[in-house]
Amino acid sequence: MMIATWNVNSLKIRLPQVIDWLQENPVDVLCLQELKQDTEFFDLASFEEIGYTACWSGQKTYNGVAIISRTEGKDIVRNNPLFEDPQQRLIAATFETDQGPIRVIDVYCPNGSAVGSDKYEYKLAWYKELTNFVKSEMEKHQHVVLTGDFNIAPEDRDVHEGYKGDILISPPERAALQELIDLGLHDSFRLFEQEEKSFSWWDYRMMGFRRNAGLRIDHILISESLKQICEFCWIDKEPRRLERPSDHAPVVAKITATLT
DNA sequence: ATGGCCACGTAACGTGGA
Repeated sequence: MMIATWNVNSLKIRLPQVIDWLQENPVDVLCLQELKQDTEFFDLASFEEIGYTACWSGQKTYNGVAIISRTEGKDIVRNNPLFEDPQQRLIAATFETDQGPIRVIDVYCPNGSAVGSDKYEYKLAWYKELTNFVKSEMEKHQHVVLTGDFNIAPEDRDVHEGYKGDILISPPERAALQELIDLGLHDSFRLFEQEEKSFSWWDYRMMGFRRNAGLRIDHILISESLKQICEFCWIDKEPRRLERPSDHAPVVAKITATLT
C-alpha cells in the first residue's frame, strides 16, 4: 500500500497537477490539504475517471481536506469530535487491507501565524485536542496513519539554515508534536536514510525552491505495527518544479499491505 | 530594506499562508 500526503494550496488550481501526479504515481491513498473550495465544488468525477474514489470536507476560501483512494474509506469522521471548529482541517477513514484495517487520519494543522498570537494559541489548543482524538483512535485501531501538513518542523535538520523567526519551530510547537509521537507513532521519513536538507515546503518568495530554502513540515506518522512493515518514505520534489506549483511537495510512504 | 510570491474574494487591494 502506497500512501501519500500533499498540501495542494487550492485544489481548484492544482486539480490537473493532482490528476497527472496520480497517473504517474498510482498510490492507493492520497491525503490532500488546503482544498480552498467549498464541499459542493469537489470534483469527484475527475478522480473517478482515473479509478479513484474520495471523501472530503471543504469550506469556502480556506482549509479543506480530502482522502483520495482506490477503495472506499469506511467510518469517515470529519473534524475532531473533541474540538468544535468551523475550520475544516481533519478527515479520517478506515481502509481494509490484508494486514487488517488501517485507520488513516488526514490533517491540515493550523499555521499559527506568529508565536504568541491568537492563531498560535489556537494552534496549540488544536494540537492538544488532536492528541486526545488520536489517542482514542489508537485505542480502537491497531494500525494508524496520521498524515498531513503539520506546520511544525520536528528538528533543526528539518529547517534551512537561513530560516528567520520562530513560528513552526518554537519549543511549545515541537512539544505538541512530540506529544503525538509519544502516543506511539513514528515519523516514517526518519526510519530511513535521507539526504541532508530534505524539505517538503519552500517559500514562493526569494526563490525559495531554487535555493532549497525550505522546511520539512509534511509528515507521515505511523503506529508501531506499521513501522514493522514500512518499506520507504520519500519526498517527491518533481511537482514543485512545475509551472504554478503548490508550495508543498508530496510525501510518499510504502507499507507492506494490500488494499482489499 | 524584515519585502520579495501566490490564492482568494471582490472588483484594486486586504487577508492568509509558512
